[in-house]
Amino acid sequence: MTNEIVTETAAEQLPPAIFLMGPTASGKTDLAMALYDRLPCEIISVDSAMIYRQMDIGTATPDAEFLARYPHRLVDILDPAESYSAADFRADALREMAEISAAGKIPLLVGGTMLYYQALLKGLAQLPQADQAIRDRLVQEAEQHGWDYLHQRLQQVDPQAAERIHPNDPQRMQRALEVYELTGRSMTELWQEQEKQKLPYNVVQLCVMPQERKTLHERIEKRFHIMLEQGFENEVRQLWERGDLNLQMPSMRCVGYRQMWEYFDGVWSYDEMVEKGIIATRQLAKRQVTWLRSWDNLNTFETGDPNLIKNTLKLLEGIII
RNA sequence: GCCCGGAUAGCUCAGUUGGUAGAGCAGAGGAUUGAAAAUCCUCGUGUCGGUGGUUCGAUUCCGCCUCCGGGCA
Repeated sequence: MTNEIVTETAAEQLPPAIFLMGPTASGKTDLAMALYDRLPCEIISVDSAMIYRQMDIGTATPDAEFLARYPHRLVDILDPAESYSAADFRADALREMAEISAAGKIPLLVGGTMLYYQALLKGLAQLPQADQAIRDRLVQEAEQHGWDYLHQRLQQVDPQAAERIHPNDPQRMQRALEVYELTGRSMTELWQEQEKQKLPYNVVQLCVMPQERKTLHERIEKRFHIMLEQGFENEVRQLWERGDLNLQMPSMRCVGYRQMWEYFDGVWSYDEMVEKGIIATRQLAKRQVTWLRSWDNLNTFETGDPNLIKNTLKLLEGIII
């Protein structure tokens, strides 16, 4: 109760943290480097694809030499057969942030996975972990009776979720039903019990992106071709040849990997794969921009602005340095 | 040179037994609570290649022209 009243003075005592967001190919890494060189900070990656090992070229994970100079936490921490979640990220990131702060440095979070930032800033409800067996069974049921049938069941156990979740959205339907099966309570009910989990940091949120969508599109296309030149095809081929990975896994659904995989499967010609890969990246960027447009407390800078570093530092000086 | 197909949304194409047209993809906007680089929702007017003719009316039928395929010489 008293916490509410002293929030503003408390903010001054909270340790600083920097979030650096932006759509894919907007130049986040360049700015992160510049900040790392000039501030006592440590980098934490906020990226649902860079967490995977052996997925470096296609995820634009910086190379070993670069990472040695600019260490990134939460990069290359999982095998592509494994899966991760926003809740995992929240726990991992909070742990890393605490460690960095304890060492007297500033956590610098860099990446484009907006749900992860949201999980950090707003917290998550007390929900059960994913249960693959239940998910598999739900998919089976859907194959037998159709997703409409499952949507009707959701209507019964959690009418509000059924209202919110479109019958064509199998992923969310699956999750809502899974939560109910595991807890006997509706997701909506569990959400309502969610306590405010304020992030104990004085956060400055930065965003880099171009005003013009066209600029982003050009950068994306160019970067995809560079990835191909760097051996992206071979990187995916090695994963494809492992034999234990498939397109149902979150890792192999990543932009570019999915299309390359389908090319190996004979779904696309090489040229089609290139086109589809670029398109998928553009669509990803668009969804990221949608998040960012309605994001609160964002300090947005233009991609490629020659004064980007200067202006960013100036802003940070006023707030946390 | 001749014959046969095509020419319709940014792309691939459907369609109109003559009353000015609609799918997929792309693109745009939005949602987003343990898969999020995921998953999903909404949004379709374009000289129907050009030009003449027939017709109350032509994108549709007919002639000619242009371009692109394929075939025959």
